[in-house]
Amino acid sequence: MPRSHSTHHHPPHADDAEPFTLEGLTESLRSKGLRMTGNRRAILQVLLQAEEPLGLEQIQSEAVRYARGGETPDFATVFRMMALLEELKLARKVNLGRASSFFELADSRHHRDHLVCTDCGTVTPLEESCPVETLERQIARKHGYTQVTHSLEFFGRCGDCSTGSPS
Amino acid sequence: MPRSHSTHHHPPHADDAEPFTLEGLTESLRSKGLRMTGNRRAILQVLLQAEEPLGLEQIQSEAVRYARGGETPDFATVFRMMALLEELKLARKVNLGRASSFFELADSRHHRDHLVCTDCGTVTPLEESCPVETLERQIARKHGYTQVTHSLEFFGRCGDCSTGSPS
DNA sequence: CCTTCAATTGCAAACGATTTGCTACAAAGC
DNA sequence: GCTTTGTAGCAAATCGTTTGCAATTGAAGG
Ligand SMILES: [Mn+2]
Ligand SMILES: [Mn+2]
Ligand SMILES: [Zn+2]
Ligand SMILES: [Zn+2]
Repeated sequence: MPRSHSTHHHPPHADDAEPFTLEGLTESLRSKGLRMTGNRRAILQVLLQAEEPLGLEQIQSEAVRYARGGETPDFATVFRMMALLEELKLARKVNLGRASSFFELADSRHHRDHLVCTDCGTVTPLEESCPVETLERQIARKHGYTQVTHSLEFFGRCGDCSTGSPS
Repeated sequence: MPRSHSTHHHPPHADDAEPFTLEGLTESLRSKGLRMTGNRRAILQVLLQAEEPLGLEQIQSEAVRYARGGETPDFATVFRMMALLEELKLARKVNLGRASSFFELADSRHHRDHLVCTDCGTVTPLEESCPVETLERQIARKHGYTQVTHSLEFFGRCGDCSTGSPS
């Protein structure tokens, strides 16, 4: 069994109450036999900092800040890392109505519902507390599902995009 | 001016109270200078029948039932039709966490929130009345947006997929 | 009916985003 | 340090989506 440096002995699970940290996430990966690398640490730090969902390219380019030597991880590396985090339920793909995918960490610190302008693409994370969180449990029980999460996005035209073209 | 066979004289708008009908949708297109064709009629009938969001291929293959001669419309035709309906706010793209897109008509008869099994892909339209419909107006006002719609999906593992593999 | 003209269609090619195979590299345990 | 095995980079393959273009067809008018 792996010895643990951490003070607490409960590895962060997808729906843990406490916020994700670099240490906790590292331990989550380690416990699965996965390795912590410079690339992964950089990517996780980008995600931990993020105030809104990020695309793969954004993650890649912002990772430079956290990588020694200022080298960007390969795009495929970012892709595989996000696929991995998604698989482990540590990150979620967010639907912003765009062609490419956007991601956010799967904890309550990072989960937001969003308002997206269908015209200019502006993404506004909603401050209001998530209105359907309590529904998750009800739906899970009623339909016999486990590990229920959700995706809630609002789409519309922002003020700037409305002025001018009446549509 | 076009003479009308319909008994009522108000063309259905995206958020009309009454359900979409083949006649109403036809009139919506006509009023924009667009034409009603066999392909389009078949596609609309497929959508009107649908009990859950459909992919382009499903729409294409089911359209056979409604087309004279049993010919399927070209995939590009289905694609363009759905892009058109989306543009006119008569249909919506639904996020089912899949690679390809799914669509539903944009009226209350067809709008559902969904529960999707991330494992086997089963889609369950939720019967509960939509919990965020009233929020749309509040959000629209608060952020100065117009034409606000939403997309709400729950993801999890269904009972069948849970038995056997512990996670 | 017949004509006219723009809207629509099918087909195939182009695109962009995602995904994968493979080899060299490097983290972690011994 | 040495070994094991997960990871990274690169390039090619894949997949869903989107578009150009010539032929077809809806529908308005004669
Ligand atoms: Mn939410
Ligand atoms: Mn809804
Ligand atoms: Zn806008
Ligand atoms: Zn399932």
